[in-house]
Amino acid sequence: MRQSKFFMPTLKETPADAVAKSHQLMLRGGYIRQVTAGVYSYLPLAYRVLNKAEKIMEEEMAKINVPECLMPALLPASLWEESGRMKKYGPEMFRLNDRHDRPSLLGPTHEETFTELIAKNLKSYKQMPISLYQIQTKYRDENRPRFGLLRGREFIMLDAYSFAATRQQLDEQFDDEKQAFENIFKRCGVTVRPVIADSGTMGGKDSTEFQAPAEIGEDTIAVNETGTYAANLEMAQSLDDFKQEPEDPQPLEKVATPNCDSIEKLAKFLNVSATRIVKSILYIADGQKVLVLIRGDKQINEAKLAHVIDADDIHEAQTSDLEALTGSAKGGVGPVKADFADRIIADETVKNLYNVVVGASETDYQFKNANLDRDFKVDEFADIRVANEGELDPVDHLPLKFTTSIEVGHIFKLGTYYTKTMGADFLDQNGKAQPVIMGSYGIGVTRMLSAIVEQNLTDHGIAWPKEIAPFDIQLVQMKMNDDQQTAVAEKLESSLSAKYDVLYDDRKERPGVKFNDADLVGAPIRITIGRKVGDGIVEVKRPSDEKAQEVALNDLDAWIAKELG
RNA sequence: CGGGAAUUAGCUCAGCUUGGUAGAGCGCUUCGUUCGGGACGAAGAGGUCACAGGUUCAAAUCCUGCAUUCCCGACCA
Repeated sequence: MRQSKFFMPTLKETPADAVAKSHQLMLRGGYIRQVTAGVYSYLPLAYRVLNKAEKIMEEEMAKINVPECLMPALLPASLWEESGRMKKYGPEMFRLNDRHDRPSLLGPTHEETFTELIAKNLKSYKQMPISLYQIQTKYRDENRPRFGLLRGREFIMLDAYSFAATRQQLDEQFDDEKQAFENIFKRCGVTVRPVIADSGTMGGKDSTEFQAPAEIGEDTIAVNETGTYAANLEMAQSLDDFKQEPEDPQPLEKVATPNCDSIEKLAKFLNVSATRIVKSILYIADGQKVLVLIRGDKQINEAKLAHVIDADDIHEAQTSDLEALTGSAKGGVGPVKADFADRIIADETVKNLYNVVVGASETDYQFKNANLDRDFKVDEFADIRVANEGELDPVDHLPLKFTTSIEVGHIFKLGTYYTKTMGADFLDQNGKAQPVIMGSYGIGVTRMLSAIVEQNLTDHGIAWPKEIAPFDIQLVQMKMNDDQQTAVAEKLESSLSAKYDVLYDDRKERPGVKFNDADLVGAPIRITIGRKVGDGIVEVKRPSDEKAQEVALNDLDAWIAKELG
C-alpha cells in the first residue's frame, strides 16, 4: 500500500476531548473519528487491526469446532418480551418503532436470538453439544460513553453461546471456550488475567472475566502477588485478621452521641476503636427494608450484598427518609429492637464481638455494651464487605494488590434461564423433555483494541503486537527525488509485499513528518531507505527501539524473517 | 440518573469581566529557500462565534431557554 493513497489523517495536537492515551493515539494516528457520543468511524488503519483481530478469533473458534454465524442487530421487541428482559433491560436499550408501529430494538446482546434459534431447530440430545458464535455490532445506549472505543454506544463484540444436554457437556464447552479465549488474547498481544467475577442478576456459575490491567480501566481487580488469587473487586474476598479478646457481657447502656453521623466521629467521641462499633445501614432492596450490619472499620460491598439478598435493585435509604422508616435519623439507626426492618443481614465481621457500640434507634443515641443474640438478632451472616488493598487473600493468604483494568472478555455458565423461559427443550435418551443448558462467552472486540493500545504505548506512538499490527512493515523513503532510493524502495515494496503487509511512505514529506506518522502506524518493523542506500545499507527499527540499526540489503530478508517469525 | 465544565477557523485556544464590523499558533493552498525526528520566509483560503428567543442604536460578549460534548460519581447480561 502506498501511503500517498492511504487515508490516515494524523493530528499534531491532541484533541481536547480525549483523556485516555489509547483514545488520543487512535485519534492522532487517524484510526478513528467520533461521529456522535460513543459512536466511531473506523478508518483504514483501525479497520485493518479489527480485521486481523477478527481473523484470529475465527481461527481460534474454528479450532474448537464452533461455527460462525451472523444474527440481525434489528430485533422485534416481542422476542425480548418472551424472556422478560424488555422491561428488565431499562434505558440502556435502543428502542424504536417501525412504520407499522411495531416495537423494535437494536440488540445490546443476543441470548434471546440464539435461544429462539435453538428452540425452533434443535430437538434431540443427539444434536448436542453444539455452540455458535458471531462477531457483530451491538448497541447499548450507555449513560456515559467514554475513553474512545473503551465504552461505546455502538461497539463490536464476539458473542458465543453453547448449548448442552448435560452439565458435563457444558463444563467441556466452557473449558474449550476458555482455552480459545486465552489463545485469542495471547495472539492479539493483550495481557489478560482471568478473574472471579459477578455474573450479574441473570445468575450463572463460574463467571470469569478476562481483565486487561491498564492505566485507565473501568474496573478494579484484586490480585495476590503470585497470581493464584484474582478477583473483580465486586467479588473479591479477603481474610479478616482482626480478633477481639473475649470479654464478659456488660449491661446495655444508652449514651447520648450528638452530631456523630459517621463512624470516625463516633469513635472519637466515645474514645473507642472503630472495631468496637457495629455500623447499621438501611438498604432498600426491591422495596424491602434490609438492615445491614458491619463492623465499624469495614465498608459494605453493594454487589455482594445484592447477591446475598438476591435483589435486582438495592440502594441505601435516603438520609431524609431515615427517620420515617426507622424512627431515628442518621446517627442513631441500630439493630436493637429493629422491628422496622424486614430482614437483618450482617457481615461476618460482626461475629465474635463483645460489648460493642450500636445505634439505639433514637436520633443521636447509641447503646454501649451491645452483644449479639442478647441485644440484637441477625437473620443471616454473609461476606458482604469490601476487600481492602493489603489484606490477605482467601486462598494462599498473601497480600492483595489492586489494579485498574479493562474487562475485555466474560464467560460464564448461563444455565437454563433463557431456555426455560423461552421453551428451548430437547428430548433426552428417555424421550423426556429437558431444558437446554447454556453457556455464554463474550469478547469486546473494539474495546480490546483500546486495551491493546493502552498496554503497548511508546513515547511517540503505538507498538502493535505483530499479529494484529495494521501493517507488518513500514518502508520510509527519505528523499523522494532520489532515483536510487526510489528504485530500492520500490523493489523492496514489491518483494516484501509477497509475504507481508507493507506500507510504503512515498509522500513528498520531510523526514520528521514521516517518522512521526510511522510511530503512529506502529508497524513492528520500520525500514528507512536513506543516504546509505548507495552502499547497499538501509536502517531497521522496532517501535520499542531507541535507535535504528543498519542492515545490509543482502541481509534484510533474514533479519525480517527472524523478527516477524 | 446526580454533580461539574465546555461549545469561537480542520486542531489547540484567546477575545466575554467593561457590548462598537472576528483573533493567534498549528494545519491547508501557492511561490521560494530547505531536506534524517512534525523547517523558514512571503502571499492566500477558511468562521451563521452550537442553536432559539430577549435586552440594546448596536450582542461572540448581557439575560432566558435549549442542544451537544467532555469530566467525576451512580449504573453497567
